[in-house]
Amino acid sequence: MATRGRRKQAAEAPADKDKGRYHHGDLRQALVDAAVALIAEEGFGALTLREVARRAGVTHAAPYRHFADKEALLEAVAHEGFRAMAREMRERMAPETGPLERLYAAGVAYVMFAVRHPPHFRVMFGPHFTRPISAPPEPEGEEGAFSLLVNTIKAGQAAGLLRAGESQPLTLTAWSLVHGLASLIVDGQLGEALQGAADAEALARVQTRLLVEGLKRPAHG
Amino acid sequence: MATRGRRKQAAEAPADKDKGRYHHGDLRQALVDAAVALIAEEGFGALTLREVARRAGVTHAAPYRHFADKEALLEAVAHEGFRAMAREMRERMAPETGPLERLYAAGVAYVMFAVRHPPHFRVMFGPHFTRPISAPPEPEGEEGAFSLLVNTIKAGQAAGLLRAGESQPLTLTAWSLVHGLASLIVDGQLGEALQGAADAEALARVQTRLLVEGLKRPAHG
DNA sequence: CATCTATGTTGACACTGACAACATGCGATG
DNA sequence: CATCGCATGTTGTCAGTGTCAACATAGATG
Repeated sequence: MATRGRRKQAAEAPADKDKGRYHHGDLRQALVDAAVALIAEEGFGALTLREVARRAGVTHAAPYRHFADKEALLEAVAHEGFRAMAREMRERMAPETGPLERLYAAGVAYVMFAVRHPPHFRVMFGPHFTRPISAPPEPEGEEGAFSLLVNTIKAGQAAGLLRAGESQPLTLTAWSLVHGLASLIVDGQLGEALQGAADAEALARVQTRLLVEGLKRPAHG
Repeated sequence: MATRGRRKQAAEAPADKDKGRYHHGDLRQALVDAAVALIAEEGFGALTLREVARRAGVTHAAPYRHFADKEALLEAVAHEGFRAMAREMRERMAPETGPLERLYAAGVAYVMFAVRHPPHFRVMFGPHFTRPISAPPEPEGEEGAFSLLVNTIKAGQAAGLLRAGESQPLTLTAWSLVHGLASLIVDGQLGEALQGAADAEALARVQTRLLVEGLKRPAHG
């Protein structure tokens, strides 16, 4: 048989991070990346621990040194997704100052994250976990996605720009709207014509604007 | 070992339907029911063709006489779900006459279907299909869920009750809102405290009412 | 009654998740 | 620098799964 040449995976960044880099370079991250790529290319049905290991260039049992089981690997993918989504939301919101503009930016960012990272989004919110997923390890000082949304809406209410009262119903409305839109796009329910990120962003902008309008404090006649 | 008594499945309705009822009673439907029950009890990870066959009281290869593969069985579950969801929406909308009331009823029905039939909802919209899912076979004269929503919104616009203009954006807003809320509830993102159908219905009513308010035609000064 | 075909069974194969036992090399300790 | 321990990766194995082919049987059809 073909003597499968095991590539040394000579990563250029040896002392870049202080995480584990024993034999492989950083097998743990390599496995996460391989899983994401595999889902993107072949779908969830093709997500196999053994194929993930193959893509990372290790044998079929190596992943068990980094993840207790298949679900733990998916949990790592979800954590990566939650961190990345929060980061993209912060980046889109940063240039904006007004609460309404920040809310708008957050909504568009939520949808666009799902559009650009369907595997992450599906793992984060899909039916793939039997045990409840643990909270993602947030680096200190970095705000999570949900927290960003809640605080922005509260700021909008405090500034008298959004409907007064409990913030929870407004938060849920906003979350439901963007989450529903993202889900429908990612799961292909909106027709195959809509595949480009450009179309998706246009939809996200229209819908998020409608949302912000709807949550605005009604002007006094 | 135990001589597994194969129950005759003496169904009381022999000539009720003209579908297949050869050796078993109606193995095809029995398999669909078993799959739904299995997902509800053990989750998607436990959904196994062989376990489904076991629950139906047949051997492991029997399902292949009715479904080409595992995905075809899931497709049957999805079809059943789409038909049931449309039926429940029609039933909740039937007593209402005004377009706004009908829209409100449709939204609540959508969310409550998901809450009451999580396995169906997840199969319908989850990432479980590699090939595009075929349209469910609607009995003639029965309107599908999406069609119900579109027509109700158009009626509201025609009556001057909803914002004028293209109906598509409004439709997408409504669909996204209820779909997002349903997904968040079903996937347990709203906390474990929210499990009862009563809590879910309260949420669905509040959010759907907010939606209808937001889609209303703004009153002139 | 004879036969045909849809339905269900038996047996097999490649593949998977998971574990145990073993091998290896990095990095600390002397 | 030499040694050693432990984290990391490998080999081998097992039960369980999806799928197919060959076979068996029962209801309908003539």
